Amino acid sequence: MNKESLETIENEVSVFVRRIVISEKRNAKLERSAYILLRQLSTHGPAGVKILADQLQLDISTVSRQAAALEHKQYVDKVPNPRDGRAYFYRITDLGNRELDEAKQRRYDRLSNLLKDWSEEERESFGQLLRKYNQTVDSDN
Amino acid sequence: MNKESLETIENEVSVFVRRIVISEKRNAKLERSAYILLRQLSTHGPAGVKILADQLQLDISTVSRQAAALEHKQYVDKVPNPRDGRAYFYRITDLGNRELDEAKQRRYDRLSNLLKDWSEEERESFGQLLRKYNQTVDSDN
DNA sequence: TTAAATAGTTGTATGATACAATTATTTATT
DNA sequence: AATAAATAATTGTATCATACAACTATTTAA
Repeated sequence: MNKESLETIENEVSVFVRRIVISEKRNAKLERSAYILLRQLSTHGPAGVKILADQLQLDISTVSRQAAALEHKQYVDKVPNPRDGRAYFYRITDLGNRELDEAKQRRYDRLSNLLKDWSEEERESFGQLLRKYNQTVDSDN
Repeated sequence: MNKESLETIENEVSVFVRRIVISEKRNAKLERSAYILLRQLSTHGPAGVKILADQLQLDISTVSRQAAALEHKQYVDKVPNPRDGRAYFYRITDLGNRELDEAKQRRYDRLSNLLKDWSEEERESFGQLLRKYNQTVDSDN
């Protein structure tokens, strides 16, 4: 295995992560964590904190707080699970969906502007490799 | 521009970042921030917090604390700048270099294991695209 | 029917970061 | 030369994202 590729990945990843984290903090109308949680609820439907924590690979206490914050902003409803008195479903609201769509759009616009001089192949390839990396990590657990 | 690529990048980046941050926290003998700062001192030579903050694109207060933490662990020396009584140089120590090398090795090993089933082209391409992304962000500022 | 397991919340802690205020020193202006 | 302005660094305070541990309420298993 060529060590140079690994070194490049390793070196660039740390910079990459920091840049993303910082740039997202600036944009932050909807924080990264809220965005990801909303997206999860939007694409996979209502769920309780246990399920969400599993899906997002976070601690349930973390998700509990994030969900409470979304509820406070009225981006989600917290509905009791009729079949389990301990449990709830968090369900994205219309307002939440609108905010999510807008956040998505802002993100796409920014990315689209940033990567405007890349070739179509590069953009395509970058997306695929990020996806592949994430899948590799997941299957590694 | 193909919107699908952008969507993929956008969706995968947030997961990617979170995975990295979490996995680095687990490994953490040397935290990510400390690692990056040490690496900077190692590759670009001694510098004060102002310079480091510029290079790393962080607030000087952030770097000041990180540098103080490294000094406390004796991974760096803090030497007064002879030409400016306000300023200091942080200089990596032998111990710091050893720790950095070990941390690097651990990271390469982990990455090497994780990406063992990728093709050489994929690894190469992933590193190049991450680098290109970082450069694109930098030149965008 | 009691014991064990589970869903969720809340208290506490840590790491990474920024902004604002402060200190000490240097550079520029009068 | 004396004073004002700029600068390097530190420290106080705050926020966000996260985890672990303790706890409550409820459900499931023995």
